[in-house]
Amino acid sequence: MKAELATKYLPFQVEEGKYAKWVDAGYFTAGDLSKKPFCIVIPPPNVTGKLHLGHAWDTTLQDITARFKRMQGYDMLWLSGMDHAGIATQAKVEQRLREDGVSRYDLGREKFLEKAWEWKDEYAKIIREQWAKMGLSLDYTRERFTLDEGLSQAVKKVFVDLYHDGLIFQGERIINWDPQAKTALSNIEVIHKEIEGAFYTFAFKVVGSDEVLQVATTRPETMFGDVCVFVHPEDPRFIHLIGKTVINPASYLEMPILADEYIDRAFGTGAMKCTPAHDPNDFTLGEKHGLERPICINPDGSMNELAGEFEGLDRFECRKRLVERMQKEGTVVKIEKHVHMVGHSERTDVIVEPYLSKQWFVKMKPLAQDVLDHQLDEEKKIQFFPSRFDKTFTSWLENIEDWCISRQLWWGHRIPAWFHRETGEIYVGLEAPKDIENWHQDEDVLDTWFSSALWPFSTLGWPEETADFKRYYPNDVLITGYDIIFFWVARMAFQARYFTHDVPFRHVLIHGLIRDAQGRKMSKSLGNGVDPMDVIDKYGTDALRFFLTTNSAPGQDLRYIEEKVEAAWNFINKFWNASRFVLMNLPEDFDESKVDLSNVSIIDQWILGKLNDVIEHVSANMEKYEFGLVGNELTTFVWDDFCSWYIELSKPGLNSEDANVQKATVSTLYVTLKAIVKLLHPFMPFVTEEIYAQLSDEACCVSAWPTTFDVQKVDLAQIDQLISVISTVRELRLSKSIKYAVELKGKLVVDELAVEVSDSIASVIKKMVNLSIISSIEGDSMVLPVLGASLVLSSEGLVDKAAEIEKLSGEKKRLIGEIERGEGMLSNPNFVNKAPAVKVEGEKAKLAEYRRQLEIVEARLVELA
RNA sequence: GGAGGUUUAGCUCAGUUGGGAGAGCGUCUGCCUUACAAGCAGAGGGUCAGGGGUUCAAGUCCCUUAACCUCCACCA
Repeated sequence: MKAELATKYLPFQVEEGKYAKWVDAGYFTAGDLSKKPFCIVIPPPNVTGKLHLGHAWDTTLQDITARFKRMQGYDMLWLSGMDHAGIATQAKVEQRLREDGVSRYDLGREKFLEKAWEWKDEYAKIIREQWAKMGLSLDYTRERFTLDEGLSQAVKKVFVDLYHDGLIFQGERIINWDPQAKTALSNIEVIHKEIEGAFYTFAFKVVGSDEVLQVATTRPETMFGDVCVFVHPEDPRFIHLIGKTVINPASYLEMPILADEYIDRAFGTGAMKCTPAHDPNDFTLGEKHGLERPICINPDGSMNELAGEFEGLDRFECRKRLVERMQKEGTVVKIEKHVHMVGHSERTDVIVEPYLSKQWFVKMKPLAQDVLDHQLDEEKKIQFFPSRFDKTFTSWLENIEDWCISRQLWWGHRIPAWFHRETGEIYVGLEAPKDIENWHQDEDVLDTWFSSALWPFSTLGWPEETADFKRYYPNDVLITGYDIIFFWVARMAFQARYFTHDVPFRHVLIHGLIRDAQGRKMSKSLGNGVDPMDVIDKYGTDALRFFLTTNSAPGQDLRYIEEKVEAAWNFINKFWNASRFVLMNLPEDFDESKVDLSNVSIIDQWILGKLNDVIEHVSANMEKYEFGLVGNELTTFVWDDFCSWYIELSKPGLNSEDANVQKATVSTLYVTLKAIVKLLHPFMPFVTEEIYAQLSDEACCVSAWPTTFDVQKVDLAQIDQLISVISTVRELRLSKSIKYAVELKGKLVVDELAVEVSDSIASVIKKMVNLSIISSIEGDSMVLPVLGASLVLSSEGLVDKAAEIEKLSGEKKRLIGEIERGEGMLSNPNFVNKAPAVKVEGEKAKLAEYRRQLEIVEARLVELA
């Protein structure tokens, strides 16, 4: 059953063919009704391009959870899927068309959508290949796409219901307009960046007077849309001007001076121009005062006819030329540098124009409030890991504004609203009106996040009461980055509450952002992105996965540092070779049925006891998504306890002539390795599957998660002592003082051992430090303290007494320090009375041990003096 | 203007209910020991950002200061 393993861990060899086998065997297909369900839906990647390291991280965290739960015996559904990513994908498709010299308008809506679907198919294929490379245990039989038939039905139903419930409405408001994509955006699709602009102060001539009213603005081009100037009603500087008119120095139009308490007298000149169609505050003021709302900018960002001579110019070119003209005309008072926050489109990065436009909105307050109310229930609320993100989530919902959901795009869910050609009547419904020739459907599509918001339930068949929906909803955990808590998590929460009267998921595990080695965000413009596929080519999937998931704490950002991926490879190589050692020492026909732990030695019990602790800790930390802690514990256990100690300590047992001893040792090696393989499996599925094949006939990915072994709890003092002896000797061999004594004589006496030195331990010591234990030493000898005992060594041929004195003096100093510390604590009545008894007893025992060791050291120093 | 995060060894970061500071990489020393030289055995290296408080006991809890980072916010 055993095959020869290469002496080195070679990822490609190991990964080859495994994924297809898993998928073909149906291991990732959910539906075993005899088990308890556990469900994760993948945050659907955009079909805009390939997956990056951030995706690799995000999906590996999910895969770890999925594989862990599957091994725990759950009917694990990790649902796969992708997002049509409206504006982002449309931009990509348009760019590709542009390269061929075609615009979307040349093609027309239908043809364009064909191209977009082609694009989608192309990238979906790439994404699936990348998922396969990553080893993700996704259920492809249930894969969904946000624009597929079923999800489109769900989207329609949600829109129609919200409309009829008065929670979706059409309104004319100032929205964020992207002049490049020529579409409206929601508030959170606008990124505010600090820009060094200018604060222009202009002179507005007061009609019928010599007076001039100074008015400041950061956007002079909007003056063509000005309708008045506002001052504060009680501002003594301007009170006499209220009711008069001024000449707009841009348009030369006469406009009134009005008063409103909204005006901040201390800001700027105290007088504010009002452009209701191009500024949200001005819009509000305009509504209050019943003002006109002239629009002076075209949808593409150029100026319209209101700008007169500047018509057709880009808004910023107009700004420049207008100011130049006014400078000539002497109406510019001053231009100051001004650093302020300017909104940019998340997708196109162009400066967003606040723009008066008729759009569809979701009325957010009531929807958000329901989520907030529900979050007050500690039992039923959505639990965030780490919990601090709960605050991010709720504070956004508390300050929420209406959500602009219509987009002037083609790629997306078309809004199920029709307008009557003659009456203008609005019809909103799942189906088109019957007399369709009299109606035309709204041209716009919905914000891509509108469909994503339904993802946890729409993918399971909702609004139908499907078996999957009933079984797997709510989802158990959502795993995603903190950057989309607003975009996605919050919106899933309120749609789920409203339509399913439940939470969409019970837990949310939040991770951070991946950064480059310098801590910068990975971005296309910086060119510092790392392709996960390149990393896999170099180090293998398992190393990448282990690096990604064990090198940070939950919610923290992660720097990509190649050396750490290498370190992960090193660890896997170590594990690989430990496995080789075990496999090389297993009898030909050994399997689970031959395991016999009835005669285990104290050394075997020691590792099994440690393993039990590890199984307990790891299982508990996996439930808490503390994968970093799990990684640390497994690394230490595998590398230090298992490889460095147990494997070495097991060698005498393996070579023992006593068949029972040998069998116990082999059994211990087998069960320990098997447990390690399983514990590591969620992190490194490929290499563990490879090794597991040598240990068992079943597949590791569907094997049972390890439980603790029923081993006798023994006093492990002897092993601790053994480790202390070996460590002490190892250290001495390298020290100048007694190097010769040890190496030349090769003799060692251990006395005062708490437990009898067994033959096996004696042989271990012989093996590991090449020293024999004998009952006594003839000739000169020296004594050193070890844990709970003294180490007596031959000192014949000692070459450097001064060095030994120096060494022991250092030791003496350390021990005295420890004793003082212990005495200090134990003489403090507060400590003795208030600290737990276990703690106090522990301190007493340590103090006694230090005192004992100090005696030995002092005695030797006297001898040397 | 709000909110959150970070500050621990030369570098990158852990540190799960408060009970003697850890890992990886790097550095230094000695080893090709028959699982592994991408390894093994050792060593050195930190007043846990500063200050104050609670406690028998603080990297850990509270307050405060500083630096850096991120998110949110309509000041013309």
